[in-house]
Amino acid sequence: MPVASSDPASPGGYAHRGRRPSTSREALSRAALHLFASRGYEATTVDDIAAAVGVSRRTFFRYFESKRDAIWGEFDAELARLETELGSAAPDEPMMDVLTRAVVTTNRFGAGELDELRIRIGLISTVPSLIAHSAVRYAEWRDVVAAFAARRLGRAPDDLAPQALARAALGVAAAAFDSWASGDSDDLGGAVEQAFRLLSGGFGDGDPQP
Amino acid sequence: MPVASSDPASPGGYAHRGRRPSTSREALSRAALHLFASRGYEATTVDDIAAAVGVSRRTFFRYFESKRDAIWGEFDAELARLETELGSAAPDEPMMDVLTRAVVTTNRFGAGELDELRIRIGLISTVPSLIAHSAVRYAEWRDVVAAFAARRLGRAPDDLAPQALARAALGVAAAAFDSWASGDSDDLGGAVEQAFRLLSGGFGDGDPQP
DNA sequence: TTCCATTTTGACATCGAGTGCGATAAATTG
DNA sequence: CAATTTATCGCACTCGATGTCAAAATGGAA
Repeated sequence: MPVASSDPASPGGYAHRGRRPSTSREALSRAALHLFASRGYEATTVDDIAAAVGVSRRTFFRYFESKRDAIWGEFDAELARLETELGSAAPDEPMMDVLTRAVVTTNRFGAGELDELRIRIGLISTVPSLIAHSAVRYAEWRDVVAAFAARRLGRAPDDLAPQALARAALGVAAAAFDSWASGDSDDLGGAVEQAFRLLSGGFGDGDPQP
Repeated sequence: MPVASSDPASPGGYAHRGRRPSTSREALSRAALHLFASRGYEATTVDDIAAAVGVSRRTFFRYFESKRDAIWGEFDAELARLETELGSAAPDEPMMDVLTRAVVTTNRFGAGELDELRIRIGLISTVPSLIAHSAVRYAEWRDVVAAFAARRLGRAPDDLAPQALARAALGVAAAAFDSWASGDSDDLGGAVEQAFRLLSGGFGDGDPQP
């Protein structure tokens, strides 16, 4: 029963003051994704999404800050996991190794999620308005990586080196995601690992494995 | 007389059909920049900008696709220069060397332009709405670099390696710009070079010069 | 049961970005 | 002067986003 947490009579759910929600973040997110995928992002209005789950436009904006945010699923949670992963690494493990492993492990998805993920990434990297918004979400990701790099390098988080590393890491990770999303491989982790190997190698030789 | 090209009686200017422009792209861009810097980006409306140069709101949108675009100065021209620079390099010069040099040389600015440039970059990397839009403009930059890398690596432009390199290069270049803009150094080129050295070195050692 | 506190939802108004369209103003050419 | 060309203007409209307030639904306490 993957209906998640919108069931009003949820089992084990304890007493609940006030009116019960008539929808959920997830229901709105899914409805939005499907509408975006079928009609196109720009052609879908917030009213359409709200109507698809039977709520008013205003209610949509109680669950999401903006129409764009509806496509970012559980990004906040993934970000928190990345932070934990980076924070709990052994201090003697090389910086780039830690980073690669952390990015790979925070991006494991079950087989059932891959189809939707592919659609999400496809939209995010294709629709101008979503490309634009991605920069804002990715900035949060960058900050986490920059903080980690700053600790490892003994610099301030907004010094050039940590910032350059964070942005470069974001770049190769995004390249891996896009490449995966536009192909038909199942191995997202493999693409991420390959991209980070290129980065660690300084893009030096035409052939990445010596 | 830095009033540029909006002078109706321009010397040597030859005959000119139709009504003369009552403003110019540059005048609008400057007015926008000053308003953004003083009142803030969000608090400045397109009407404000148009009014500042004595023109209607509708006319603003004849010169810029959007309010956000008003801050991107001569980006298109810089992009064309980057493309030329990358295309005309000696085929035996190492890829990363060519790239570094091209980025440095396409970002030389005269001393008179540095103050405005600092404000532009500060806004672009600070205001959420402009951070977002930067992704769209930077995507054009990435495409140019990816095409160059693809030629050098003998791959298609949207293969993982060229894409990863292009995005990583963009990342470190942006880090250099931000770092420069938030400091008080005059040496933008130096920052860019340092960032690319980190990238070429794979962020391997804590100390970038071996 | 009745009343209250809490929470979600909805209706309405408002603002600003962006677009389409047609009218008008100013300039050159003949 | 008329025809043509180009730039500007005004207006109406859509849509995303925000603020405000009233209404609906629910659990708990009196």
